[in-house]
Amino acid sequence: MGTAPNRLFDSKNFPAGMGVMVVDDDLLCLKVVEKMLKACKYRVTACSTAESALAILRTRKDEFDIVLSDVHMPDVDGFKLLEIIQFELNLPVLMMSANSDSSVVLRGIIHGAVDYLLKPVRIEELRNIWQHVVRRDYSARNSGSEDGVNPSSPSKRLKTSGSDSKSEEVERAANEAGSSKARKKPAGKKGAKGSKEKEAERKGDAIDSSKKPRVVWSAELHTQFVTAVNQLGIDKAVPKRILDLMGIQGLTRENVASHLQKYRLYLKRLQGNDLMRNGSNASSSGGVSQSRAKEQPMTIKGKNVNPFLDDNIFRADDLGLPGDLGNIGYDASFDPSLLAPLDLDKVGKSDVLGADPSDNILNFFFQGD
DNA sequence: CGCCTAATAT
DNA sequence: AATATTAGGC
Repeated sequence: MGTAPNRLFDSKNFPAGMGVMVVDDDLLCLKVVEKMLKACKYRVTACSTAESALAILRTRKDEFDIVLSDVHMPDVDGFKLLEIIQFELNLPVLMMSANSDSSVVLRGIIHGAVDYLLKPVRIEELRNIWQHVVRRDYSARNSGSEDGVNPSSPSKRLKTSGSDSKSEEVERAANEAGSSKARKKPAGKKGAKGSKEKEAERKGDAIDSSKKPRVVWSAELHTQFVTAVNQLGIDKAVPKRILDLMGIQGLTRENVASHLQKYRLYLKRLQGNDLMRNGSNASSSGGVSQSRAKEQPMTIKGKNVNPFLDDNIFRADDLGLPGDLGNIGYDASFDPSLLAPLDLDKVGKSDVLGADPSDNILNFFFQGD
């Protein structure tokens, strides 16, 4: 913590000077993107291999705020790099690729990329990447834990119901007693007890009504969940192991199981969309039924669309992915205007702040319908 | 048993 | 709709 972990908000003209690492084995492409990024006033470091990028990042992590990486690269490819960065450094990673195969796009985002840009990347998209940094930093503050390097902070507590807390920090009655047994009526429930639970409630006083608060899967909690799942591999991800990896106190295996069930359902739904080409993740033979997938059109927020035609930018929330996997900037409670914008004379104000926040302000987790 | 998953309940 | 709880199956 000694070294300015978040130099982000110190800078008076923030987006300008933001540290960006670009990785692409295609030198031409690398150069082009680098130039565009510099035109956006970012502080850019370009690498042609994941290895070199990693070496630099590991050494000077504090100097970077975000990483842009191509997907297809020899040796260590973008996904691997993403994985390493995600677990080792805590930087947002944005993927780039000319491959519009949705399975690849989804894979990138599911694995934790904050966004996915299709090549050729346009400068308009790069002008907005700072939003990922802002959002991550902002939400990190609100949720306390984590200041970067330590992937395992012991101070994880389950925040149950009650507050979404924007900037609120009050509240928090002591919930959850250290050890609550008296629940669970599993085996041997033979004796038909009279069950006078109703009896106990009235004027007396707190009848120990342990209203176990429901777990609320905040974006942050969900992120930890996904991280754990990915770490284990989707095939080996089971409640117990996920729970262990998450290390959230108060969270139960049942909680995780429930969420996992929903998560799987959601993943299955995703696969129902575009052809699931790519043999990368052959589902295991063993466990879950792997029945067919219905052929349905790609649908975003209820409407059938072809995302490849509209715009070559993919947003996680447009794809109906879990919130924290990719909401772009524009947290309603955060006012970007507080930050000095780029050199607007050069880049154009509308491009910086006017990138229709309306369509990415939504925050949907598992959108069904 | 413990744990997993699908189904069902809240 | 999101979570919790139950019911069976290894």
